[in-house]
Amino acid sequence: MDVVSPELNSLLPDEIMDTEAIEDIPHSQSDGTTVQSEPDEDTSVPMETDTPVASESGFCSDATSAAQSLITSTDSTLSITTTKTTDSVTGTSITTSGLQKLSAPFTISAANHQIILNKVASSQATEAAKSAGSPQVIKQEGQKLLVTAIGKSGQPIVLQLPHTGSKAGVAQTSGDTKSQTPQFKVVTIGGRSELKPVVGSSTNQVTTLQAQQLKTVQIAKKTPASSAAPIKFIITKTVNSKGLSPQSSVSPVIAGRVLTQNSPVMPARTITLTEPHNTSIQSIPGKKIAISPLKTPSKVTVVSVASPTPSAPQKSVTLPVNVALGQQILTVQQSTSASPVKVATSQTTAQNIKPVQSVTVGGVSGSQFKTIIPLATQPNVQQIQVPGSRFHYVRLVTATTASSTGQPSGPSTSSIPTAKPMVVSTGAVRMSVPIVPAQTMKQVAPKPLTSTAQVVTATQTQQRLIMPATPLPQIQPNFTNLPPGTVLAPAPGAGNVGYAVVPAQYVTQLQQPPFVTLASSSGFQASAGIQTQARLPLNGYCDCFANGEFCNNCNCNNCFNNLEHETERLKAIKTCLDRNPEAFKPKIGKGKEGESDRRHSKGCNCKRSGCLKNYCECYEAKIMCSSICKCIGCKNFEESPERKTLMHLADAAEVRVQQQTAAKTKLSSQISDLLMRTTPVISSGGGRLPYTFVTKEVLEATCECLLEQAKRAEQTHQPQAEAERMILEEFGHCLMRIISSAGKAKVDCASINC
DNA sequence: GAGTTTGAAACT
DNA sequence: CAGTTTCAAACTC
Repeated sequence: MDVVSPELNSLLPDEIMDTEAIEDIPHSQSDGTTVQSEPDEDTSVPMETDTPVASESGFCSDATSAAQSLITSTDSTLSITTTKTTDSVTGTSITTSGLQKLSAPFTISAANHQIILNKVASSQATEAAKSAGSPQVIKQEGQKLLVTAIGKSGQPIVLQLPHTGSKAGVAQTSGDTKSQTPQFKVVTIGGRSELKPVVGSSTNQVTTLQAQQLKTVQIAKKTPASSAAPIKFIITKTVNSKGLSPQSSVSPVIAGRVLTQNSPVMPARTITLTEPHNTSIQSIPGKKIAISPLKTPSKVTVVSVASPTPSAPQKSVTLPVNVALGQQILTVQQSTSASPVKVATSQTTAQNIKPVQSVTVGGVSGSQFKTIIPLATQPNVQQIQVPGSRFHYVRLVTATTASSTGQPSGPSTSSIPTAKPMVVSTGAVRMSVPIVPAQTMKQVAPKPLTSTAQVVTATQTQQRLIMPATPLPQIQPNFTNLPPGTVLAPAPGAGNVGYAVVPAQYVTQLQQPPFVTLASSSGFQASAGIQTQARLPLNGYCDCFANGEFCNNCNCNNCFNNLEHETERLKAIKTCLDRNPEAFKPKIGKGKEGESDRRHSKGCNCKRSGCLKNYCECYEAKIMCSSICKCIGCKNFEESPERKTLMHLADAAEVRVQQQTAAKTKLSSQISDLLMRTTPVISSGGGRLPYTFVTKEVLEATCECLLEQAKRAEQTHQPQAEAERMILEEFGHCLMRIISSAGKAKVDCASINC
């Protein structure tokens, strides 16, 4: 069975912005429940990367709603440890972030394509969230969320879920949506076009998923069929592991749904697979399960499976979940529903409390997709970096209430003491801010901060400015010492304030107001008062905007493409993406699969230029027109003589320019060298005088002196020889004066005046 | 630098 | 989907 795609990451950089459809996973379900696919009608929301979360009983049933769809879990206990693995081949660092002890519910905003791993402590807040759009309130109990990254091409991703240990005597049916059964939620982020959960036996055989207590949420990017390599997400579960447990008995009952969406910016698809009937299988302590790399036979991954908790033989069973990212294995220990689930790789077993989780997807160049989810107690900030996209986001999430259920943050968790409480609107406050070009974000790693701030540091050198996530004009803490890329989480109980550090390129726009008020959810809704987008200079005509950048030092008039009008800007972006989901994607991308050459994503439509002028986007990009171009009279093809001639001329011109540049450089170098060699060696003992001392004034003065001497000789009727002698003598005097002046480091014409 | 040409994007 | 409009960059003089 082809369960692993060798290409995993090739499609990520340019396309990770999209959270597109995942394949519907055919599951044979005993209860007859078929996997449902949500209509692909969700409104695309710009600059957002969803992190969908499924629940056992809820999912985005109203995926068509353009409004906010909030999925709120009130009882879920989530804990995923940030893990980081490194691809041994490419060195790509893939960080699998986890959710840390999320005693808090989480909220998914379908409209803004944000997952708010946040606390919604009160039902009112939930209701408020519901009222905000088309919410989904999910009661989750004992739910486990696994956020994993699909970031490496050619590497299989295997989630191996052993049987969960259910409570003795607890019979669960497929319709029991409030099952206490622990469940896995697998959140994948990446351009997976396929998701194939399979059930793996203890003998490492991978079979079709029959019955799992598994929930899979995948933020998959539906890549163009032409270029998207099939990526298969494999979720395996050890079933009927005779060697592990004689009690293995599988009750393949799956009650699940698959929420699919194809829009790049749609809310995430949710695959919910529940297994009401749980077996009491436990893993043998220390048992190692080898996960076949399948298509990567050279890679053999052995996963250490955690042993069940001895103290909880039945009700608290430690269940291993092994996630293999190629050679990377993510081992997940699942406890009972009442216990937090901690997901950790074998490499990072003691990172169960991280102030910030990081989800890294992609990794072609090691600097691709990173999502920072600070979740220690108040997961208010998500930093997302989208590979290939020029957008990177710091997602500022404000909890509706300061939940008392929040666990104390980890040792590395800190807050901003100066963050004052602020007026918090009902519902989550979200904000996405492009923070850094994709090329500059190299790595995101949790980093302790010496100050009071919780920090996620991206290895950036750009200057940044901190912005409050919510209107907070009165707060101006001193963040000058914060490192770049800092994301500050609000202090528990100190108000719902999140801070994001933005790159220097946006700082200039913030200099007028030190802190820019970022729209809250309510404010964002209210900001819809912008009548028409046409009134805004935020349109496709502006290259800055089209490039996903703020305007800076351009000639815009009445420009709204700045942080001061972030709300309008976001709305404009949303409008553009609604109109064209590809609006902010690079026009020049890879060609079809197998084609190495670049090509225009849409093709040009030139009519008069013959595609041989810079009017043509293909020609401008120095690529030839392709079959998708709709140009008329195209001459921008391989054998075109006009093109060859033009290229020849262009090359010749370029050569000339290079030659001229080289000549100028050489001349400049020579002049500089000459100046260096003629640098005066001024010393009391003499030395070579610089000719620079013989200025024009000096020469003129000297000449005047000589002429004056000549006049004297003439007036006194001196013989010519005597006249010459007098002149030479005067010249000698002049030279002496020049030398004297040079010795004093003075160039004073007056000193040699006669 | 002003005016013209051009084609992409928006708009209808 | 096609035609029109708007716009800014490219180009020409």
